[in-house]
Amino acid sequence: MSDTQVPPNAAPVKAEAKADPRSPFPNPNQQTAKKLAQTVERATQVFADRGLRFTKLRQQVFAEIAATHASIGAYEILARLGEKGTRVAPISIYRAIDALLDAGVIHRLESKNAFFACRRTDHTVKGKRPIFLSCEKCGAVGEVDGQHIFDLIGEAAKGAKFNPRVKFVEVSGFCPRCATGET
Amino acid sequence: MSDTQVPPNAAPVKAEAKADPRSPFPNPNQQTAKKLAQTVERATQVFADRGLRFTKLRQQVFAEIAATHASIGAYEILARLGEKGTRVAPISIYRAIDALLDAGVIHRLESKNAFFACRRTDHTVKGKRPIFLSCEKCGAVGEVDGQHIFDLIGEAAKGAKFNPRVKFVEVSGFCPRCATGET
DNA sequence: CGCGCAATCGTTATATTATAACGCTTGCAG
DNA sequence: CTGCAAGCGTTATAATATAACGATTGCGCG
Repeated sequence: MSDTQVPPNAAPVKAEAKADPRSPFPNPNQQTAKKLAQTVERATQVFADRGLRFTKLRQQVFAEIAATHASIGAYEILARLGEKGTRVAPISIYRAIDALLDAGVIHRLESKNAFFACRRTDHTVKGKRPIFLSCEKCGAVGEVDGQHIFDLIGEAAKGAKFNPRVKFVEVSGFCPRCATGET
Repeated sequence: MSDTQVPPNAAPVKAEAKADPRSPFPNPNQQTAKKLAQTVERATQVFADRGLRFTKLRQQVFAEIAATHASIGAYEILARLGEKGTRVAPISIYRAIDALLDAGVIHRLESKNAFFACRRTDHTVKGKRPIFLSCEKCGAVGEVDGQHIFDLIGEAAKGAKFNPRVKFVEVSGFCPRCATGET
């Protein structure tokens, strides 16, 4: 599921395929090194700002998650770190993940039991989350603002006299680059 | 902190606690036998209407799920059936669950890896689902209509050029009977 | 009826995801 | 420089889910 197959540009490539930096679906195969460094840097800031410890293990785990736009499971992180010589137990991965989730620099995709790096700077507020769009073909996860939708969900819940605490909205489908699901 | 004190169950209860039949949160401890029979009957109809086979095992699994308003895990179903003398392998439970999900008579709660009986008659359409409200205290799951919310989610996705296929909306919090989270 | 096919289920084994328990190490506030 | 909480290692196990393959069963159709 990880070998993201970029279709040979058979069709004349339009603007949409040019990895609009504002799109929630940038090309996963572009300038990984530099952008990754930036992303790690931002995470470092978040930890610093909140007086949390961005330990070596947490950095390593975060780097693996942020290295792809796709969601990634805990045991895949474990395996990739292993290949690089960092052999740890599953529990250590999960502990790092918990810290990263608390810090808000990664999110959990409930429908896949997997994790992905948060690439936005706003909505890091706890209890409020953006909508997640997960591609069934390439695995990429994008985030779009869903504040008004979450508000409506809150109202719907209260209409049932339900007191909401945590809400999530996830959409599974096909990202722009994987088009309509045709292969 | 407000001490919104929930009276012990012996206290004189008001209208809200009287299990309004229209509420998505009926009292889980009421007239289980009769209502359960009705629910099973409705499931039987769904299977019949769709030309699917409501086998003995599927009936048993469905009955266990429908026996509570809370969500229930596959292995808990396994255990409860076991206590009643029906010893099967996990895979059999999962196969029955898959059939029940396909028929739309149960739903899967992604955030808990658990299942619950659908008690509504509308929204059984595939690809469209109601909003799930899951109580953190008693485990009860209620469903409320979310058609307009799902529509908005679809629009938000399309705004990101994302082609949605399946949408998940789940809310975790406290049901009316468990009030504000105070114990 | 009974043949044949597809669906269901049994059986065994294993994969995948996640946490418990306990003790050692380390960073750092005082 | 010491005491404590956070972090992490280690071992073990729990909880959730699926693969593979053969036996059985329901049932449409000749």
